[in-house]
Amino acid sequence: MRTSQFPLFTLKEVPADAEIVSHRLMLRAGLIRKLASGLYTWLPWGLRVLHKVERIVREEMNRAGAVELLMPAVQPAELWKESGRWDQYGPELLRFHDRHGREFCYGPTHEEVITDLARRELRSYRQLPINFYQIQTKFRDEVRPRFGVMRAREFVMKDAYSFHLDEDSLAETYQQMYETYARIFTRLGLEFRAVQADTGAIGGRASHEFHVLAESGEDAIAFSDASDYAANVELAEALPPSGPRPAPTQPMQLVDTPGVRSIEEVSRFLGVPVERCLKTLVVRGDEGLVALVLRGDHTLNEVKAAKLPGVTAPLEMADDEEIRARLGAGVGSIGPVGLDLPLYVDHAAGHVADFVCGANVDGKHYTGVNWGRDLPEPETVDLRNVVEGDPSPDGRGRLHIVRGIEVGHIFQLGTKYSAAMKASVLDEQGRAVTMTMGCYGIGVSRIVGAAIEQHHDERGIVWPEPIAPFQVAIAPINWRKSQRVRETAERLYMALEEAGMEVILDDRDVRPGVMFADLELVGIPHRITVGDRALDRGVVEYQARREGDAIDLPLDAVVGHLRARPQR
RNA sequence: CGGGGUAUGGCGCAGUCUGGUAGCGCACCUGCUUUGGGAGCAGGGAGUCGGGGGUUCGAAUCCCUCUACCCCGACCA
Repeated sequence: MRTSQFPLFTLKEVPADAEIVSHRLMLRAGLIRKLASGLYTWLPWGLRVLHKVERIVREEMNRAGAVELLMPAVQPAELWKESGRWDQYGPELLRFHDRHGREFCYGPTHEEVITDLARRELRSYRQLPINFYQIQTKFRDEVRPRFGVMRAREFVMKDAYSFHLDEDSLAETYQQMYETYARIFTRLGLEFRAVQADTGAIGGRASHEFHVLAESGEDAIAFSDASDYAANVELAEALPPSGPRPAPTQPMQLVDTPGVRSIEEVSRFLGVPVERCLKTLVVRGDEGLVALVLRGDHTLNEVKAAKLPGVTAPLEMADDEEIRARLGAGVGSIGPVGLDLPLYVDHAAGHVADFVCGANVDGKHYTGVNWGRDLPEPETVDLRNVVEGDPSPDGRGRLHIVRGIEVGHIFQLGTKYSAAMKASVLDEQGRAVTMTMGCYGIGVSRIVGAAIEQHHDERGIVWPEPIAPFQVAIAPINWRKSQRVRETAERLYMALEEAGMEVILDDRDVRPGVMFADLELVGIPHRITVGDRALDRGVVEYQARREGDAIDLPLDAVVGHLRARPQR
C-alpha cells in the first residue's frame, strides 16, 4: 500500500474529549472517529488492525474445533421473553418495534438465538459436543460509554456457545477454550492474566475472565505471589483473620462527636486508628433494611453483599431518609450496638476489640465497644474487598492487586438457557436430555484499545507485530526531487511485498519530520528510510519502532534482515 | 440516575463577566523557495458563534427553553 492510495488521517492535536491514552492515540493515529456517544467509525488503518485481531481469533477458534456462523444482530423479543431476560436485562438492552409493532432488540449477546437454533437443529447426542461461534457487532446501551472503543455501545465481539450432553463434556470444552484464549492473547502479543470471575448478568456457574494488564483498567484483579491463584476482586475471598480476637481492655463509653460523620473524621476526632472504627452500611433487603458492618479501612464488596440471604440483588444502598425514618439517626451515626436490624458482620470487623462505632443517635459514638460483651458475639461473613497483602484464599502466599482490562470471559452456563427454552437431544437410551451449555466471549474491538494501552510511548502507538496495520514502512526522503530515492524506494517496496510482508510506502511529498512523526504515531514496527545521504554510502537505514538507534543496511540485505526479526 | 462542565471555521482555543462590524494557532487551497525530525515567505478560502424563543436600536455576549457531548459519583456512616 501507498499513503497516496491508503491515506493517513493523523491529528496533531487531540480532540478535547479523549481521556485515556489509547483513546487519544486511536484518534490521533486516525484509527477511529466518533459518530455519537459510544459509536465509532473504524477508519482504514484502524480496520486493518481490527481485522488482524479477528483473524487470529478466528484461526484459533477454528483450530479448537469451533465452527463459525453468523447470527442476526436484531432479535425478536419472544426469545428473550422465553428465557426470562426481556424483563431482567434492563435498559442496557436496546429495544424497538418494527412497522407491525412487533418488539425487537439489538443483540447485546446471543444465548437466546443460538439456543433457539440448537433446539431446532440438534436432535441427537451424536451431534454433541458442538461449539458455534461468530464475530459480530453487538450493542449494549451502556450507562456511561467512555474511553473510546474500550467501553463503546456498539462493539465487535467474538461470541461462542457450546452444547453438551453432560457436565463432563462441558468441562472439557471449557478447559479447551481456556487454553485457546491463552493462546489467542499470547499470539496477540499482550500481557494478560486469567482470573476467576463472577458470572454476572449472563448467569451460570464456573467462570474465568481474561484481563490485559494496564493501569487504566476498569477492573481490579487479585493474584497470589506464591501460587497460581488469581481472581477478580469482585470475587476474591477475604479469609477470616487467624488467631483469637484481642481481649477487651476498655469500658464501653458514649461520647459526643458533634458534626463528625465519615470514618476519617471519627478516627481523627477520637484519635483512634481507622482499623478500630467500624462502619455500618445500611442496604435494602427483601423485608426492610439490613445492616452491614465493616472495618473502617475496608470497602464493601457489592457482589458479595448482594448474594447474602435477605439482601436485594443488585445491591441498593438505603438513602438517608429511609434510615432516619427507621432508626431515628442519620447516616454517619449508625452502629451495631442495640441496632434493631438484621446484621451482617465482616470477618475482619468481628475480629476487632475496643472499637468505635456509631451510637444510633446523631452526634454520638461509642468507644471501647467489644463483641460478646457489649453486644452479641457476631456470626461473621465475607463482605469486603480484598486488599494488597491479604492472605491468598488458597492458603499460599499473599495477594497483590493490579488493574486489568477485561478482554475475554468464559462461562459454564449449565442448563440456564437450554432448560428455559427446552433445548434437548435424545441420548443413547432415546430419552430427551436438556443440553448443557458453555459460552465464551472476546471483546475484539476492545482488544485494539487494550493493546495500545499496554504498548505505547510518548511518540505514539508501538504495535505488537501480529496486529500492526503494516509490518514495514518505507520512508523516502525527498520523494519528488530525487529520482534515485524514488527508484530505490520502489524497488524495495516490490521486494518486500514479494517477500510476503505488509508494506506501506509513504509516497507523500512531505518533509522527513512529518513522515517520521506520522509513522511513529501509527506505530509501524519497522521503518526503512531511503535518503540520498545514506544512498551515497550505498545503504538505507533501518529503524525499529521500539528501539533507539537506526542501523545501516545494504539494499540487498533489507529483506533478509526483516525476515530474521523475531515476531513480537 | 444524581452532580458538575462544555458547545465559537476541520482540530485546539480566545472573545461572554462589562451587548456595538467574530479573532488566534494548527490544518486546508495557490505560487515561489525548501527537503534527515511536525519548513519559510506571499496570497487565499472557510464560521447559521449547538437549536428554538425572548429582551434590546443592536446579542457569541443578557433571559427562558431544548439538544448534544464530556467529567465525577452511584461505599456515606
